[in-house]
Amino acid sequence: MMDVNTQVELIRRGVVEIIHPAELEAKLVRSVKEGRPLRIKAGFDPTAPDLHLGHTVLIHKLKHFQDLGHQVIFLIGDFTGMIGDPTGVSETRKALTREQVQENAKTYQRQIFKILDPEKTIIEFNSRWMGAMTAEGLIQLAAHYRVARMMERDDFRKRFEEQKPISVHEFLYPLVQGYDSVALKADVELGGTDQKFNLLVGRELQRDYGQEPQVVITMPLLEGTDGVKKMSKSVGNYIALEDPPGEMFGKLMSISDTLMFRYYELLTTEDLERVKSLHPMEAKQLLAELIVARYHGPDAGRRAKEEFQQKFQAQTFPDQPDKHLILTVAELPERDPSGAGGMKLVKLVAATGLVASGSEARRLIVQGGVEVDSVKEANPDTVIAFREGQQRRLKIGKRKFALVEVKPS
RNA sequence: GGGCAGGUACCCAAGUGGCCAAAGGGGGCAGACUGUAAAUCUGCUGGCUUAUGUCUUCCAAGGUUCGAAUCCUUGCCUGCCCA
Repeated sequence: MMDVNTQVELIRRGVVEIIHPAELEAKLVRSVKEGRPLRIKAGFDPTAPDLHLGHTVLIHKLKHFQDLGHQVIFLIGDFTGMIGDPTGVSETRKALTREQVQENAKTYQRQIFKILDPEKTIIEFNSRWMGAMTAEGLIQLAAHYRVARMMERDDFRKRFEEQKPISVHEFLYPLVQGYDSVALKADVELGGTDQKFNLLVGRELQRDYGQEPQVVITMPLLEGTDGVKKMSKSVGNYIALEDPPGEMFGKLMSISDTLMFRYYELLTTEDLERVKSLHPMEAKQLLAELIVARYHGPDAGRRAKEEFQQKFQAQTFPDQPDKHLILTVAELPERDPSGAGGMKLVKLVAATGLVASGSEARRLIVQGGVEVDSVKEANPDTVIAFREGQQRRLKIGKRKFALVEVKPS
């Protein structure tokens, strides 16, 4: 095990706050002396079935601890998931069913091992102890905390002042999360800055239950693709680890330049000065390739980049259209005496299923968002003619491509 | 248990008998501009055989009316105050 100073240096990288640094050092010193790894806990709510880049900020920090020889505990809050974390939300989250939570938890395990070493990671579920807790136990737990302290939290207070509902069970969330630290005898708990309150409850509960309080380490929250709100599944501004390579690449390319540097800072080990000296577009492509490569492999990274350049920069039709529509001659409503057939453009666009409705297809066309074989066509009622076996290429909106082919009946 | 205020499209929010498929903002989509971006400007943003046509929408179910998001009844949900 490395000496304490080296460990502290790695642990500090990128963190927002350590409560308290002196306690962390004391724990590390003891750990080295006794040859006993620290127990590092980070909890995840299985509300979102897939992890996104925002989660990886935390997971990478776990990885640091793992590399330093400490015991990493990846806690899946399957029980708390049924409550729904009230943190930062302006309204009550809907609780998940036991089945949904189990399902989501499974996909977590697959994804974290793209970063963490499966051999050295303990996966826990807090239903293991919370499921067994009696009503009496829960009431005892609840007795450890005061309502006034709960109301100190901004999100609760705001909702209270704005006359929005707060359900009693939402008060239980921080208590249960804190109790997890007691059950796991955690030495350190990691979380986003938004989790600070919950993490601190853990310290207080541990003290109440006669344990040494955990050290709390908060990590920055990664902004989502909109560049403003934190990345989250429910807001829809996320990039999931299991997004297909092309989609992942595309999402990364559409972030703002400012956000790009933020992502470099928190998600890569690249030298920031060097990145800033690059042309922003190249820097962004490099970032996108790096990240796709990490979760899908180097080949996928390269291919995603090539595909992207082909599709958007060279403006050529991609090898893999989003939709390959095959029609038969009989399906073409407009007939031609010569045997060829055709279909109104609106109908054709709607038939690809790449737009929500016929009206939407019409709107897109009128607004000039549709090209047929690279020619803009703004009249929705234009009949697109087909001969047997002919293929035509549709560009629908900015980034959807469909290949339409007509086969003999 | 009682009193009061609310529940409108993806979100916030206006509308209190016909001119309402429903103002405004956000978000989203498209066009221009670009670096495929961001910012900015413009347009669009319920469905359908695209018709100045029609169908389904304003918590739910009933009712009043020629006509209801708007009025009445009941129910469900939320907040506040009192007990």
